[in-house]
Amino acid sequence: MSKTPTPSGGFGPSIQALDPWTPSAGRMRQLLTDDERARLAVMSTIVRFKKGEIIYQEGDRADAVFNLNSGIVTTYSKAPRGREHVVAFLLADDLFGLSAEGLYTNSTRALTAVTAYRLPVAALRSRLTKDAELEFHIMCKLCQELRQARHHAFLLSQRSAVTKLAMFLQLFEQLQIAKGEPASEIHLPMDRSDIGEYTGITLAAVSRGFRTLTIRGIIKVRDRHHVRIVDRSGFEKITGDPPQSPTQLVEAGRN
Amino acid sequence: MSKTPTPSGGFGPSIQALDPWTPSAGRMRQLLTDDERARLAVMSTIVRFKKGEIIYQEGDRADAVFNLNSGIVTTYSKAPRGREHVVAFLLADDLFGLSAEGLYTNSTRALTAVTAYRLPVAALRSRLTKDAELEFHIMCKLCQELRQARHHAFLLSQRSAVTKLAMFLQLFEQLQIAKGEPASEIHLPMDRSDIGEYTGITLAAVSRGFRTLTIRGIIKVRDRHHVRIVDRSGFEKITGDPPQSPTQLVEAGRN
DNA sequence: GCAAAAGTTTGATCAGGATCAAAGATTCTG
DNA sequence: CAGAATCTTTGATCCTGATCAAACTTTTGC
Repeated sequence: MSKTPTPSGGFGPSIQALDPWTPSAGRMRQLLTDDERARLAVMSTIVRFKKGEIIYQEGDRADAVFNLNSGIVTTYSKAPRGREHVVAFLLADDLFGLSAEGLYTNSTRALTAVTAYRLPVAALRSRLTKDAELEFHIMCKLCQELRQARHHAFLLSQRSAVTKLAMFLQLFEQLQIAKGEPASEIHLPMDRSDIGEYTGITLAAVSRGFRTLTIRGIIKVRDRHHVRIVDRSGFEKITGDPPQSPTQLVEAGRN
Repeated sequence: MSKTPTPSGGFGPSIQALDPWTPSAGRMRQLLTDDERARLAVMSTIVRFKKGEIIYQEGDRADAVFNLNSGIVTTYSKAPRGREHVVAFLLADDLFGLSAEGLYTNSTRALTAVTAYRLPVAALRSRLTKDAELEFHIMCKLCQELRQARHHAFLLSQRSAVTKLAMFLQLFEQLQIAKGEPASEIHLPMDRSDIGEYTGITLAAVSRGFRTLTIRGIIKVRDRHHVRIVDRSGFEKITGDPPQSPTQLVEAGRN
C-alpha cells in the first residue's frame, strides 16, 4: 500500500461531474465491445444457477465478478425486521460482484434459471491494468449505475404506493425498450414480493396497487408477469413524467 | 492512457464488481492528491455563492464542473406536486456538476455561503485524456458515489420516519468523523425541510421525529443545528446498525 | 395429475404520517 | 434594535398503507 487513491467519503456525492460517460443510444445495455467481451470470456468460466439459487452472499470473500448471460438476478441486502431490500434487478449483459474490502457488499439470487460468466477478480484486474479502453467502458458503467441508483432513490422518495408502482413499471418498460424488445407489454419476471422489496412497499400494497391501476383503466394485467399500459397519459400523470428521452451519448470523449 | 489501475466490475444494472476503490481510512474526503488538485486548480477560477443562491439548474448547459472549497451545497431535483427531492448534501472537497447529454442532471443550491473552484469541462476532459492517475481517482469517486446513492435508497426504503431520521443522523455523524472533526455532537447545517426532502418525510414529521428521539432519551438537541446522541445502544437499535466500520482501502492497486 | 408448496388477492383493523393550519422561535435587514 | 421574513414546533383530522389473517390461484414435485 503506497500512495493510495484516496477517496472521499463525503456524503455527498462527490463526483457529480463530468459528462461524456453516457452510453450511446444504440448500445444502452452493452457497454463493452464484442471484442472486449471476447477477451474477457477466455479468462472466465460459465456457471449456471437454478431459479432461487443464491449466487453469493453479502460478506462472502469476493474473488470473482460475473457477467450475466441469460436469466434474471436480483441483488439485495438485509434490512431490519427480517425484511430484504432489493438493490437492483440484473438483466443479460449486466456485470455484478461489487465488493469493498474484498467482501461482496450485497447478496445475489437467481430469479430465474441463470447462466453467467464467472471472471476471477485477479484476471480482470490484470487485464484492466493494460486496457485503458476497457477501463473507460467500466467507468461508463459506473456512471450508469449511479444514475440508476439515484433513480431508485427518487422512486423510493415518492409518497404514494401507486406512484412508486407506476414508476417501477416505467423503469421496466424502458429497460425492455433499451434491450430492443417489443414494448407493447411489460414483462415482469420477478414476483410481487420482489417488487415490494424494490419499491419499499408491502406485498399486499403491491397487489392493491395493481388493482387500483387496473380499475382506473391505466393498465391491464394479462397474468402475473405481463402488464400493458392502456392509458398512457393517465400513466404519465401518475409518474409525473412527460416524455423523457433515453440517455444518449453526446460527446465521444476519448481517443 | 497507459497503465491503469484496478477497478472493479459493474453492475446493476451493471457494475457491481471489483473492489479496490475504497477510500483509505486516513483521507476519506480527498480523492485527489494535492498534486492533482494543483494541476486542476490552474485551469479553474474561484467562484462564490451566497447562502440560498442557485449554482445551476437541471437542464442548464453543463459547461463546468465544480470542486467545493468551503460551505455546504445541496443537489436536488424537482418532484411531483411541487416538492423537491434532495439527492445529496455536498461538503468541502466534493466534486459536482454531473451531466448527461451536455445538460446538468440536477440543480444545486448553496446552503451556506460557498466558495468553489469552477473547472471548465473541456479543460478537465483534455486533462483526463492524458492523466491515468487522475482518471483512476475519479473512478474511485464514482464508486464512492454509487455506495452513497445506494445507502440513500436503503434509507428511503425504511418504513418508519424515526428510523429514517436516525439513519440520517448516523450518516452525518460518519461524515463528520471522516472529515476528522470531533464527533461528540453532530452538526446539521441544513434546515428541517432539507432533511425532510432527503429522508422522504415531511417537515412536520422531521420535527416530530426529533422530539420522539429526544423524549425517548436517545438524542439531545442543543439547537437547530446541533444534536448529540446520548443513548448509543438505543440509537443503534433504531438504525439496525451494530458497529459498522468505516470503509477502508484494502488493496492499493496502483504503484 | 394431484397434493403440496408457493405466490396472490382480498378483507378488516389500526397506526403512523400527510395535510392543513396556527402559534412560537430565530435570524435577517434596514 | 425593531419589524419582517423565515424556520420550527405543535395541534387536529383524515387517509393511506402496514399488519394480521384467510381464501384463492398457480406452480412444482412426485
